[in-house]
Amino acid sequence: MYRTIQQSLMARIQAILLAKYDVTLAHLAVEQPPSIALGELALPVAFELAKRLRKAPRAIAAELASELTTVLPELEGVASVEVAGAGYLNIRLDRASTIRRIAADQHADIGGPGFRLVEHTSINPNKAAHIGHLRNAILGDTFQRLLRPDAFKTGYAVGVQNYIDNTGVQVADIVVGLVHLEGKDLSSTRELLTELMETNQRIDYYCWDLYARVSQWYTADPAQIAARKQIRLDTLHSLETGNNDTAEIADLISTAVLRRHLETMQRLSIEYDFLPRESEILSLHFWDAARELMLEKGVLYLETTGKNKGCYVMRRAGSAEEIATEDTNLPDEDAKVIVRSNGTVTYVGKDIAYHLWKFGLLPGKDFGYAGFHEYPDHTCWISTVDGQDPHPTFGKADAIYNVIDSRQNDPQNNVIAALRGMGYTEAADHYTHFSYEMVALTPRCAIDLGYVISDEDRAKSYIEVSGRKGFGVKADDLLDQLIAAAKAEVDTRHPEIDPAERVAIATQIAVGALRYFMLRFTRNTVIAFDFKDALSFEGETGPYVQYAIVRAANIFRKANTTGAESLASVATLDLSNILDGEEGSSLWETWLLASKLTLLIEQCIATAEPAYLAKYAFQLAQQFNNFYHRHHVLNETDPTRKALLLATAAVAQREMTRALNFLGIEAPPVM
RNA sequence: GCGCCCGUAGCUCAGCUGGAUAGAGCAUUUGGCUUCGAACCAAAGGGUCGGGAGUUCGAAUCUCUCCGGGCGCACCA
Repeated sequence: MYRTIQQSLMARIQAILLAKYDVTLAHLAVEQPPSIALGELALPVAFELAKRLRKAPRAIAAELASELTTVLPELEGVASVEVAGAGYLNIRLDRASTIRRIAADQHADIGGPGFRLVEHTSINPNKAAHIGHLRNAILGDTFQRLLRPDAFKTGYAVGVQNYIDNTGVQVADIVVGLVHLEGKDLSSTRELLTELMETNQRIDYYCWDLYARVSQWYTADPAQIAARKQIRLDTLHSLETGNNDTAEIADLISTAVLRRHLETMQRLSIEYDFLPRESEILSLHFWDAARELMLEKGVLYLETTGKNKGCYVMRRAGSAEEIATEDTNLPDEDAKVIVRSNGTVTYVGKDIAYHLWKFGLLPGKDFGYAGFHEYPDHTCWISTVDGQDPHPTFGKADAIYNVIDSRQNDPQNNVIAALRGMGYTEAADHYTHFSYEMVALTPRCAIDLGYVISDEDRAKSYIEVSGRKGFGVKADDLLDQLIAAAKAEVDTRHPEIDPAERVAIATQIAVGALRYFMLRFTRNTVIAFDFKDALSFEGETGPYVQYAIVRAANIFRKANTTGAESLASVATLDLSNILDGEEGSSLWETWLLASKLTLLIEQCIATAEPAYLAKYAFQLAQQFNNFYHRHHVLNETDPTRKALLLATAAVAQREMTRALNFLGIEAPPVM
């Protein structure tokens, strides 16, 4: 509702500016005054115009105020306009009528045409998911929730995919470990998998340790370094070629680990629509089509001299182009190698092919699709060579969001530059590298986990996690710890509840704490992970918001009503005078804040920053808790006041629940 | 050397495309449960927004520079 009023006001101001001063402002700033006593909206537009019109800000503001005042009846919800401070244009809303509109759940819609592809998680299927992967998946899943159609908004058509690098070096490393450290072959690998399953052990945990061991094994014996490096390369080559026992082992392991990843993520309500695998990008020869296209468009060329002689290279974005045009005889040494001199394609080359597919720009190429995993209300598909019909369409996206950590900035920019270079500016413009900083461990946390760390690391504020070293906190372990901590609280608070129900509640709280923790930091902040902060259920946390919702629910239960009923009663309530004064203002402030959800979601989408919504959910809960202490709803004797208090609790609860839902957090019935 | 990110209260972080007196949480101190549940609320202390210069009515926010820290810059993926 706040956004609706804001928009109609802005449109009106723009019209006045055009008619009266003949100016059009690209960005019209609107803010909220520092105190509700000054109004609900403030426009600093007079400052902006002061220089251009050679007039004092206050004089301009006064003119605008009188213009606006004459059209006041046409501005629904606006009560008055006045000049404040050095030249602010402050807007006061009609509290009663606005509250009625909010109670009736009038709000601006969000959405539009076009198919949007969100890629996230994309963990190498060779080890357990850790806290860094959690940040990725939670960011991606939350963003996807902000975009997709639901009961609150029209939304956008969205596909969620999780890219699986099942033929890369990391999987190859696990195969090397199985074959050369554990002496396994194809059939004993099968036996290992069934044995682990029968003894209820996690394959991804097994691989976590094996991956660390094999990484160390490569360089453990100086005399063997070259030989072992060769084993590694040969193994990788076998995976890429396919149709051999080595590749079969890799497929068994990577698929089993992938299934574990899906389980881990499902614990956090994270689901996928499609799992494109590198094996199909190779076997379906996506690169061949991309290569032809790139040569045709002139972004790929054969280098004939210099250090990259014999390679097919692509110019990087920026200065290299100008240098090259000045003296075409000199090789562009800064160019990115796409095809090696031995004829094999690099990672970036494959990625370009993959992204051409995402935008539907790869002629004659598509994956085969097969059902892989069933969620309660949809199927998750996986890429195959042949596939089955019918199947949904992925790819052909109008916009894509790649949730990939900031260390991949350069490769991501290479792909975007390739698209742009090929003339696909639409695609390049709608390619969002949803970049985020890593999750690291504080030295104290690392020590607590039993890792031996160097003096150098000990002095740092955080230490990067490393799968190669087996250094990190596994996602399932963290979640188990959170559930145990929440369970202990629920047990002492609600011994009367059925044990299974208590576990369910503890799980909701644990997921709330974890997802909120990963979302409360803005994307470009490195998270220095510490159990003390992550395991907290107090203060700026998910459970704080959940608790506020539970409190509101308790009020309705004891009042023998519901939130919906309380909100419906507002339509016939006499709200005159009751919203004035300090008491009324504080209630009004709760309504005003509760009316901003749409505005916040729009901001999150526009900036690809879910953290704003997390912050908002917390602020609303804070506002509600403050209200809860100031007003004892059930003891209120005046019926009109009581009805308004109930409705205020209801609107806060409705919007908190919605906000949490977008964050992927459920509200427990009790806690 | 080049590119990207960060530096705001003791600690962890917000501060949106420049706007009114720089805000939260944690920690510390104090007060509040015979009340709709205290996983809560209230109050207090705590800041030369890394340093400097510039742009202008106005800078934590934009520009430049310096200092400090992080991450990238392969014929690895």
